[in-house]
Amino acid sequence: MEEFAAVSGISRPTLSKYFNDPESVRQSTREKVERALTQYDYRPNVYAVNQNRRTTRNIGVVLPNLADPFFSEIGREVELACIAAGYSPILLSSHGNPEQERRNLEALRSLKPAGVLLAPFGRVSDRKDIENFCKDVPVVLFDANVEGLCEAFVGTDNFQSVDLIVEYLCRSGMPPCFFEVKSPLNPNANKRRQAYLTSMAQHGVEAHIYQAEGEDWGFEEIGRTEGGRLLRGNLFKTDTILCSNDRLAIGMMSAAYHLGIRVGHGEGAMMRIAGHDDHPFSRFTCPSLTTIAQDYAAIANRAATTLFNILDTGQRPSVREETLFDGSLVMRNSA
Amino acid sequence: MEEFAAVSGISRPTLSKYFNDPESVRQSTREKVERALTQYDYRPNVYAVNQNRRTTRNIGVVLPNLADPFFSEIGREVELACIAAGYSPILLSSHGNPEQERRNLEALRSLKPAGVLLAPFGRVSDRKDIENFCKDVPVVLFDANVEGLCEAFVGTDNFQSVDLIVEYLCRSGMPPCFFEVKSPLNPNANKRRQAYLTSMAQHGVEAHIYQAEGEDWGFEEIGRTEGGRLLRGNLFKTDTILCSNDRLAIGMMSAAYHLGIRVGHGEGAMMRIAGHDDHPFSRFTCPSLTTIAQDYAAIANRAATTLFNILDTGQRPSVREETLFDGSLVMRNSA
DNA sequence: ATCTATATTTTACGCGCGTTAAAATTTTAT
DNA sequence: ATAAAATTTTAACGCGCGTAAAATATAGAT
Repeated sequence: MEEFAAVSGISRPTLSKYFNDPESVRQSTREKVERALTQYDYRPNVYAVNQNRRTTRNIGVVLPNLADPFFSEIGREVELACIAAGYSPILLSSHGNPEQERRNLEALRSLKPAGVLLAPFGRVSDRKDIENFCKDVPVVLFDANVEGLCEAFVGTDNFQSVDLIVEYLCRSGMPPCFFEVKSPLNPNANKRRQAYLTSMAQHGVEAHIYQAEGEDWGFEEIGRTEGGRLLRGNLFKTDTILCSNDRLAIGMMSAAYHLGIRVGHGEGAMMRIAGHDDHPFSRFTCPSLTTIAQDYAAIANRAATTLFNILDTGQRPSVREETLFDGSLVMRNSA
Repeated sequence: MEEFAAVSGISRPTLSKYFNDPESVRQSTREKVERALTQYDYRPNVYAVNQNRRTTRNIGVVLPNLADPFFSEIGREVELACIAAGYSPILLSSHGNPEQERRNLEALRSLKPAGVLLAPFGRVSDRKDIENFCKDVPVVLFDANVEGLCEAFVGTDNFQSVDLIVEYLCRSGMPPCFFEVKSPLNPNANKRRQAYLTSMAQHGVEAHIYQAEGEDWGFEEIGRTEGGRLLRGNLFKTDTILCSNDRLAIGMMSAAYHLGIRVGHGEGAMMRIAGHDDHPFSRFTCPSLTTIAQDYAAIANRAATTLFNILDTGQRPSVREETLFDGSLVMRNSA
């Protein structure tokens, strides 16, 4: 930097100012720097910069599982939002493993990020780790809530979204059964079950919940084997199944196909299946899957801007803010 | 570190040695450090460390698109391999955008990674960027090759894999047509087309290639619309279609379903569809997709260990090594 | 031309750690 | 017990940059 200062005819501290914020120096100076920059291709040493800065411009983005397209999509949105705001996103996937989430937060600690966007597993047992982490770094949660923790939460209003699809299903045919995994990690799954019960009660129809054994994150497989078992045994009380998420629905539809059960709402259809999340693959199932679309972009952007606001003002909000976006009904052919 | 040295009763330079390599200090010393570590929870400042080290322990992992499950899977394998070898992976997705790939390499430059694992788009236009980057940092390519560039390449032997499935299809029914996108970014697509032609010639049957217009990365949509158009018009010369990748096949099978065309090799089946890659969803299509499985784990691990070897020996290999793994046939119900 | 507010330069210190060389200490082998 | 080898300590420098304070230069307004 010393050398570059010499050849560019600018003093080192001013250069330092320029690299921190090009707008903070006089235009004529900025032009001089940028002219020199095209010739000498100097770039500040990230490590030296971050060592001396009070705070880095890094933002940690922690996702539970990149293999799930939902998270890779929302991760992408979040990354782009960070870049647009001049931050450097650091993407960490926990690979479906809560222990890895803990390790990721630990790793982030060393990187001294300005803030973190966290889509947590939401397991009760991880609460303490997250709580501790939040003390040191401003964190905005998204997708999955951990009650009362961190600065804010942004997600989908499961009560609204589930009610929307339950209402549609009741209006257009038999009231839906509810299919889910037995002890889900994800708090959204619990919310959706509750929402289903509430909504069914409001419509004055009987609720039927079916819970499958199985390991988390293997949703399609669970949907196919366990869902298939229920279909084969003709164990569902109605001909309409609302799955807790699309991946379960995808598995169940695969099972239905191989059992020769025709799914849909048209001629000759024997049953209806609906999902939740508008998984990228949902439009390509056979038949295409009726589901609830979460507003990926809105959630990602709101989470990001919420964090940026905290970072800009430099003070954590006095009240913990929860923002819930509405889901929208995506009517396709399966229900 | 000074303070921690005081309380742990170890001198600072020795501590420094310990954190660089715990094995490099006497066992009694190591135990003393680790005992103190449980009490005082000190951790070295990453930025200060990386500023002074000759080389960081970071490894850049650049993927073309995390939204594609193939890459998120292989990225996961690579990440775990890095961690196991004591490196810190830095995952960067180019979001399907070659320009972003360039930016990612640029960003990596500042992070001074010890090495980079790159799954490139493989566009000719990006060749120069990659070539320049390779001069500064050891790079191992995987998945997609860029002829003659970087230290090594690890991927799947498309000629072997395509021949395998062509042979199976010819043996078990009509010889396959080949369906792909018109001007694919990915060099594997070109290899597969060539492999198809070679293999068909060897079997003494006529080759038929169908190329769809459409934007890259929207494979399912292309498969459905363009593949559907061809199906509707009954334009394929045989009843068997080999798709250049599973995502095209998934789209085409969706189209076939909605057209009432029964796919498979059993009773009443009207046509066969096969894919390539063993996409995670392939087993859940209707019917389940016959395809070629690439050995994700082997490719990821070989690419990683190849890079580690270069880093350990400190010298780049004299000859550029290309490692191709065999694909394996996954027989399901679609063909 | 003069003044004032703003921007830049000069000078100097410190961040947290890697690294080195020489001296002191401990361990191992004889 | 003693010499040799291995390890640790002491002391000191440097990495590349942020930042603060004081001195100086510049720009716009009067």
